[in-house]
Amino acid sequence: MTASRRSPTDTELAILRVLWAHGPSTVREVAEEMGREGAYTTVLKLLQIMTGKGLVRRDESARTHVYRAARSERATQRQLVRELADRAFGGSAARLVMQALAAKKASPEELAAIREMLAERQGKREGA
Amino acid sequence: MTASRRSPTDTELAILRVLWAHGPSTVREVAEEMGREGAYTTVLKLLQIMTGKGLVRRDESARTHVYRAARSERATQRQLVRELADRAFGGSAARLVMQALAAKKASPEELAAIREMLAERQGKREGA
DNA sequence: TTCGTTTTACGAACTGCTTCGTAGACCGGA
DNA sequence: TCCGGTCTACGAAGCAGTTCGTAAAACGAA
Repeated sequence: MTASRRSPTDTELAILRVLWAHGPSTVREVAEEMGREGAYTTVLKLLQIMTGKGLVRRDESARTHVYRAARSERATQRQLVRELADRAFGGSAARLVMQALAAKKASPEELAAIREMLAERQGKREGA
Repeated sequence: MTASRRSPTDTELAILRVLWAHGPSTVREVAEEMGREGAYTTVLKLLQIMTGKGLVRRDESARTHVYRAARSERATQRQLVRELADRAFGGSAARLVMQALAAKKASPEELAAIREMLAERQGKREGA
């Protein structure tokens, strides 16, 4: 059982976003990227706790530690979606999808991409 | 500004689900439906706090108060989706949709419904 | 009226997350 | 060597959400 138990909090997600976008980073880099340079020790503490939770890993070989996200953005997003589906959509990702489509506008390109993916998915089922 | 600031928590959502499914309910009914009859005062307290937050409204005309959800399930779901899109998908509902489709299986009927909705949506844009 | 039951109200403890201040180790330059 | 700057570690406070115990009011039956 290496999987994380609970989804990352808001703040944790903000840190993970930096790590995903920038790759392995020091505390200072993360703090700067978040625009919270004044809260250096707060970011440090957060990263320490996240290390304990297994959300990030750290390289301690140098004096200044380097952190990286333990799980991919994809995997984390999937977990979050699944959790939301369970919490508020009776576990149905399809219903979540419909609300998502209703909630925000998507560009034609994005809609096309979704259609394509959908077609592929449905093709698999029907082809079997 | 009567709008709620922050999305409902896990527990609050569990209570709201009962209210959405059952319509206006007493504390006892909510507690029973949640299978937490032993935690009667906990549910009561929760409902009181949720009243203060504007998540539910209560009818105090009778001795036994009756609670109902202040916002529709739809509206709440939309808010949750939007929030998740902002927190973890760079505000893109489309990207969220793709992860949702990847995360859980949907029935052929559901997929068909999504395709239909999508076609309608795209048709509007292209038809203009 | 009296008593047991139901209900609301509320305070207090507990938990988890976040923030901050401080201490101690380490490094490099003067 | 000494000192300012940088870094990690950690404790403690603060806050929000949750749980529970207890008190007080209202009700209804005997």
